[in-house]
Amino acid sequence: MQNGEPRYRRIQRDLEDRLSRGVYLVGSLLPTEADLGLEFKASRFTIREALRKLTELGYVSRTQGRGTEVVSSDPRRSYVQSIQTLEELFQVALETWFVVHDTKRVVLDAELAKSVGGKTGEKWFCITGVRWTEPGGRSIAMIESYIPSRFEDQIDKLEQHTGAFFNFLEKYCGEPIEQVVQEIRSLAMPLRISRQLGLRPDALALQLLRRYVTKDGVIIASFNWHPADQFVYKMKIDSNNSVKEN
Amino acid sequence: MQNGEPRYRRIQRDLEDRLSRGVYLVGSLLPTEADLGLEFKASRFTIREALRKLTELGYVSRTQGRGTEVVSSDPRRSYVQSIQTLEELFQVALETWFVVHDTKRVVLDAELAKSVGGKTGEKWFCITGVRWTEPGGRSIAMIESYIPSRFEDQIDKLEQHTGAFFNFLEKYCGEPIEQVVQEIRSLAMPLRISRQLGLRPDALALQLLRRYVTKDGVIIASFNWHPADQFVYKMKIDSNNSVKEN
DNA sequence: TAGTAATAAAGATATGGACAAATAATTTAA
DNA sequence: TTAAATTATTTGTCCATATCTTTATTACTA
Repeated sequence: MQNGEPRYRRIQRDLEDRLSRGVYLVGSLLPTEADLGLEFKASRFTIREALRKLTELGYVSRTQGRGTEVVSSDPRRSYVQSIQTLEELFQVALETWFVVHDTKRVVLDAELAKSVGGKTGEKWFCITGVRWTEPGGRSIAMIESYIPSRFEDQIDKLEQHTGAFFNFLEKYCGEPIEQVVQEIRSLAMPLRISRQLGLRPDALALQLLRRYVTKDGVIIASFNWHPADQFVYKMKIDSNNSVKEN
Repeated sequence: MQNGEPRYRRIQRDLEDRLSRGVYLVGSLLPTEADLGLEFKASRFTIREALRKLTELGYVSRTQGRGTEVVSSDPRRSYVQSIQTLEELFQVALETWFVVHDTKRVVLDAELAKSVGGKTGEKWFCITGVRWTEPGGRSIAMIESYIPSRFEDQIDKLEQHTGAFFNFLEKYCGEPIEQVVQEIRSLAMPLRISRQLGLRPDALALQLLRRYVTKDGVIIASFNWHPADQFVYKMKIDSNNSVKEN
């Protein structure tokens, strides 16, 4: 504090440096607060301030009783840096809007088939549009979504439809949202962002949140922000409607 | 901590309740940490935790030596909840993207003239498109922007142009950005969001950030997020390129 | 072997105190 | 009267310490 820079910030930047240099690898656990305190010769409180900042920035994820896990070595490239809890995750999903620009039939070529998880020659449906989240808007993307053609009749009605994407599914597909989403889920990523317009190459958008409810009240939410990084959450909802991660 | 709910969260919700009920009015200062500590019979640390959460949620803004100011009584309805500092403000502005959907000439009728600050019968130029901010994307809007027709030649080139809006101004208008923006500014809101598509009525988008530099290095930034709420910031930039509000 | 209970480890919450730094108000000096 | 210096207020940072809650592990039991 003598030179104007708080101690915790110095520690924070030291840790950021290590994270970007790969000293701490993604997926591994950081040293405990106590150990970091010994190393930096700072109190646990100060260490916590630094770790809190790293959490806010999206570098790490902290779990009581477990430790501090490295989530990203460069959170500025991640769209999910501010998504910390499942509540926020759902909030993002529920506030996702979709505006259709164009719809068309396509026959999958080899590359496309591989990309969307179908077979070459299959008839699919392609939706072009803009998707974003609001009011906390964390993501926007011009997207092409590919969907098996047997959904075409329903999805045709999506044209010019503005509103929550989930509401659409519930309204036009005529099935409980959970089942539809579950079925879509079994198709191995039928909705995939295959092209992005007007965004920088590193600006990967959020993918569809998929969720369903099992008999014992367990909700599984699958959430992608990059094809290589798929996260699956399990949780329960108790009587207070509060979510409990698992 | 006995019943599972931390003390600071209880205090946080108490304060949120007061804020939404109008006990603490927007613009006023909250009681000091010490006073709140006395009232809730909690340590300063606990109070600070509650206030920290309120800050994160966008209810209040804290300034060392001044106090805790009420920023919003319902930050969920605000687009600027996460914009706390001028650095963030500029960040938003500099990361604003604009995609043109259509351009056309218009002659102002009475209503439009009043809306954009021109005169009935004047020839203006209308741009329709999508504007958003990323990667921290806090806002998106389908907008109609009206600009005096003498800018038409330059703005014509904007069609299909994707990129930072400020970059466009600098690139195609052929004048230093500050002067252009200053001139535009003198036209009393030439760029105005007059229609929003696909957004809820309460989802007002960010307006253009306008700024210019005076001779003595003072930057003035004008920032709207609602026609009725215009905020003007004055600041200086010192040798360290750090911003100081005023 | 599988399930359960006890234990250890780690972060979460909380107290109380201290000093630093920034701001706002007051006083003093020109 | 104005400008500068001082003072009080308030938040920011930091420490040492303690208890609670969750998680992961180990030992125990059926």
